[in-house]
Amino acid sequence: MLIGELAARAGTSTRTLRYYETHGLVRPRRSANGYRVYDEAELRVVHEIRALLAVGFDLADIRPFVACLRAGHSSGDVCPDSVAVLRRKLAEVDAYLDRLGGVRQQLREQLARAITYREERCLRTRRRPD
Amino acid sequence: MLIGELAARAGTSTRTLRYYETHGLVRPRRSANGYRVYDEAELRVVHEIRALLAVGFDLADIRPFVACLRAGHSSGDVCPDSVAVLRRKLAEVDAYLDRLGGVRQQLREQLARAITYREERCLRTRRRPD
DNA sequence: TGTTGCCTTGACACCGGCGGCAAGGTCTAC
DNA sequence: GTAGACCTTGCCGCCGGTGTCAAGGCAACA
Repeated sequence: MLIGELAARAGTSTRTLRYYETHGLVRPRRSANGYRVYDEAELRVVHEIRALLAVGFDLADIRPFVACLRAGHSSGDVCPDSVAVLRRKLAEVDAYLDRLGGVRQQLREQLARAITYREERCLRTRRRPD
Repeated sequence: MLIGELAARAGTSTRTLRYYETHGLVRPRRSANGYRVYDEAELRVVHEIRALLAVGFDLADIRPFVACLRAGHSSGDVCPDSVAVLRRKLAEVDAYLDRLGGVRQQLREQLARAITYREERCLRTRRRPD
């Protein structure tokens, strides 16, 4: 399978696949003319990468999952390094959820104050219109 | 007040103040020698900018708040455009909280599956150690 | 043999909020 | 007059995941 076919089947671009390669995530063989040649397993790898990216992982975080797949496991999740990343990411998400909850609270308060202010001004204006 | 003093008092850098200026958020006069000159009100403006940035706003979102302050209001929140931005941001934060909640759920499931897998493998290994 | 369509590497562009450096002007103090 | 502490504009770099273009090689079919 050449790069164009893999890109089409994985729903991404050749540019993206080459980028993953420079970051050590995808490892094609080379044919005699220098073309990248991928086997079927790489399709699975690319799907794993795309799925984790969609969740918010970056390429460095994804590396252990790919290594896990490549080590022959049916899922990229089950190796110790992957589990460590999952734990860390879960903690990050929890922390971010906390922070975002605070932001939400602050926004609601700002909004409430602003609207209160505008209502009060409206009432004053009615009593003494300009 | 020159740019260095404002930067120090606002807890930021001269580079940052010049950057805000290129984006139309801060408006210094110029002295005869070309130096930027800020009055006290600009300190308030810069504080508003920093506070909103810290919450996660970008500079474009912040513009109405600065305009509101500059229009003489004691708070940047109370003008219609600011309120509109607050509403939009609140909606964005809500949406992101939803999404992040989903991500968190997925991470927990992946983690649970991975750990279950490892425990099962561990039990098999005890029965038939390699 | 030419056209078409794939492939290769390399490099620039983007987004946002700056950091940091260079080359030069200005003001103050000694 | 000179040191040094300010100021000016302008430009490159960063991060991450691509899009996009250029210039060229290779394969297959008319």
